[in-house]
Amino acid sequence: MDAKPYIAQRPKRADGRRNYDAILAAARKAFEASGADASLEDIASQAGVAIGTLYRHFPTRAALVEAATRDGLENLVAHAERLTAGPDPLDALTAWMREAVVHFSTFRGLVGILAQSMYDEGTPSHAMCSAMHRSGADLLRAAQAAGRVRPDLTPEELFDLLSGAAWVREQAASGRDGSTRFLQLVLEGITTRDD
Amino acid sequence: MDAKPYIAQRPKRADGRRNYDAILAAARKAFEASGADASLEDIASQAGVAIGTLYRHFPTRAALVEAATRDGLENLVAHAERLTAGPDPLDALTAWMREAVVHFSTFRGLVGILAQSMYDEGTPSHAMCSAMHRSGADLLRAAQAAGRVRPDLTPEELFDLLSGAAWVREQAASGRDGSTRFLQLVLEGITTRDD
DNA sequence: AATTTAAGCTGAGGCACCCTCAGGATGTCA
DNA sequence: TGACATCCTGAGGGTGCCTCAGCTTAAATT
Repeated sequence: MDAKPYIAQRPKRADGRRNYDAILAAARKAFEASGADASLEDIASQAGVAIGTLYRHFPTRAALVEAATRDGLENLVAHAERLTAGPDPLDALTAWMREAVVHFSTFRGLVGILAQSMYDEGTPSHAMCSAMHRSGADLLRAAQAAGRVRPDLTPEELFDLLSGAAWVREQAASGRDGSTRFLQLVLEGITTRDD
Repeated sequence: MDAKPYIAQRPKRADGRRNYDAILAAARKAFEASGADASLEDIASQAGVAIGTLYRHFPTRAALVEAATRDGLENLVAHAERLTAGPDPLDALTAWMREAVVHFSTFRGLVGILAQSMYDEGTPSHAMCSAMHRSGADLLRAAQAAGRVRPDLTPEELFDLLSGAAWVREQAASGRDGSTRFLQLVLEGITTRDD
């Protein structure tokens, strides 16, 4: 019923903290290299730790992904707050979206996890996703209030567009990166037509 | 060097054909239910066949996916040709895109495979993807020639938008389907602004 | 410093899936 | 009715997931 998501926390004992950090570092490297489905046993051995230790700190793959991406996404939310203060709401929105796409495609498979977490509470990343949702919605509302973005666009739709762009970027990992242009097309598509 | 993609073909002996068909039917069902990463051993046993037999007919998962989706995509290409003859090139393009999104998201994981195959020869689905690329490019060119779609849009970009929409649809499998609206936004975004 | 104890660590082991291949079965053609 | 090419089988080795019983150790207590 309550389906509490497991959020990994830095353990109390010194050796525990050491291992926690080592695992996280190894995981970031492995995810970057092999995507979100990198071998957990590889990550453990890369961190110089037995597999059981990894599972002690991060009982599920999702928990590990969440921990590995938390910082980046926190920054994204923080940056949104800074942008809100800026002069041009459309510039703020587009800048934030560009940045979001980059973060969403940090490694292969991440967008899918985030998209899943967005509307599924009981997922480790849900909290962070909700925060991003709020940030994006605020920026969107501001741009709409300024009459710069079509008023019928909902935050959910904005995130679909964002995720789509991130997914395209993720696919194109090797070679051609269509995501910049993708986002440009989308942005030009949703801005109001008074140019 | 030549990296010939393996395209499964219906075998000569009667028992071979029987099994080939049974496997294909089981695969379609399994992919629909569990996505492109459904268990091949399950598919084999569902088809009443040993695992080695499955591998005989479809040496890789990609080959099986290709065979399982060939018909649908062939229809898509055929439909494009019929649409080309129609009166309104923009209607033709949008109708085709809508249909394409549906086919691309027949089951979870397919868009990714197709997006990969699009520019990677030596993949079983590459041939079919190229055919679709041509179809889409033709429809796009026609709509652009009629001045209905922004002239700087390339076929590659069109497919990125298409794939993005299909991916969103695939994600939303359970519950909310954002892809219709996604495609609408994209389409309104790329049409020329004379309304 | 010795004791206690809770936090942490280990890695074997069961399970699922992947893919191969040697040996056996059988459809087909003459 | 051979004879042969095609086809089928399923055990087996490899990888990865995840658990858990037993051991180790940091740190709090006396």
